[in-house]
Amino acid sequence: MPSITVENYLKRIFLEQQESGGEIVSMGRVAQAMGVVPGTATTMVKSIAESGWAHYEARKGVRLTEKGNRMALAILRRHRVIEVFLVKILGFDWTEIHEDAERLEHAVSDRVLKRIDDLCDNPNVDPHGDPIPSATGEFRSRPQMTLFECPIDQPIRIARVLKQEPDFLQYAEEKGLVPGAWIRVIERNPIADAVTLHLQNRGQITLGGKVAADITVE
Amino acid sequence: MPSITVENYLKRIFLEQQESGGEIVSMGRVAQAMGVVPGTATTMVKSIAESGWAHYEARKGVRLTEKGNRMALAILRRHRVIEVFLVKILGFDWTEIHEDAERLEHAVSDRVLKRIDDLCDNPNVDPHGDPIPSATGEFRSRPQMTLFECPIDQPIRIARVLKQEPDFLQYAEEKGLVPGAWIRVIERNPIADAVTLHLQNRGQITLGGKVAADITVE
DNA sequence: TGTCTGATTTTGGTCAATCAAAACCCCCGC
DNA sequence: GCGGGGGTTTTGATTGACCAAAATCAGACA
Repeated sequence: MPSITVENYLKRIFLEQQESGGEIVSMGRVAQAMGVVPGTATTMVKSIAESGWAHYEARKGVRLTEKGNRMALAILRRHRVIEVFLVKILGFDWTEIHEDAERLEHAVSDRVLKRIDDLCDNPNVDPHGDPIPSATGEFRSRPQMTLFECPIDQPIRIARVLKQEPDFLQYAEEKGLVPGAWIRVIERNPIADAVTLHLQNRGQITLGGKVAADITVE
Repeated sequence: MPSITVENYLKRIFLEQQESGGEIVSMGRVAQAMGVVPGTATTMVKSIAESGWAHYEARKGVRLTEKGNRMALAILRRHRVIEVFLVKILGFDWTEIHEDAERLEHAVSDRVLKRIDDLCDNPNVDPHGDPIPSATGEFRSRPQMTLFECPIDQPIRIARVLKQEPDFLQYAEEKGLVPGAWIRVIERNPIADAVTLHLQNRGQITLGGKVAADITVE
């Protein structure tokens, strides 16, 4: 029922909401996430609210309704199942699938998704390590920390790589910085805005704060 | 990069052109095929022509350019490869895949199509028996025969009705003897100058030679 | 408490795709 | 050769998605 554009707004708003622990999401943030000018975000969100997908509070922000949440989860599910399909069945590298999943998620019907899901053995995480909402809309996200918050000098496992830029993912892949990999944070230097970590038999690397904040571990 | 809408126009125009043996396609026909009002077809076709996909002659019709042809073939290829995928890999019935293919064809990138094509063993016909254009744009439209020359007792599809007499067309329409309809030739009797055919759940009829020679099938 | 600044909303405009209905043109039959 | 009629084009309007820039508001800070 929602247009492709609205689907993207719903997904984005949902993810931003998650990111900020359920807080109301500002228009600036929506605009940023959608890559549009703030005025556009305002008008779109207002119309989305009018269709019952979200609550909109002027000069505060937006928060999905129950209905909007369900819809967003369905879209997220499509996206992530497709990502698994692209990697597991079509043999793509997990670093290069985002774009395609982004387009396909708006074109697969429920029946097709069901078959693809079965074909992939009903996965519950995508190739980035992100959890896949169930068909009935359940969505558990285990407590995760960024590389900034996690304990130092302890073996921990990479849960998710939030960054989507292909060249960063490429780099991450090269370094073995992938979901599931075991690492150890050696040093964290807030002044230098740097986090140094040790990767299993791959030596160690130092990341800037911007990147470190986009990698979560569990 | 054509929009989804333009892609559909290109595909439709291409198919209509095929159907009528390369003739110029009237606006009425485009409108009909696209399910829009004639005025819409006119404006869209004009803009398509302006982008170099087609030649448009006012009050005559439209014909694809070389570039438009290539584009149309690429779209047709996507559509048909996806149809094979839906049947062969996902296990759908060939009668229920059109809708989904119609939506997916605008969302698969070249790289994804390539992998899907390989996964399906590079088919060259789709589940309806329609030929799939090659990746390089070659397209062997299936040879057409009259009802006099075609194989007997095999499902074949009506390609063109050459006869133009209104009362015959009326009759043909009534009987479901229209382009695209699936039939089976039951018997051919040269002495009696008659061809008997079976129409999908419309029973069977017998035509004289003069008429039979003016209907082509593939 | 008043002001300033940055985020947000409004306003006015564009582009793509569509429809309804009026205007138009061309060919066919008389 | 003239007039109709049917297909085609135009015109005017709408809807969705967007931008630029002006207007507005709210919270911070003095």
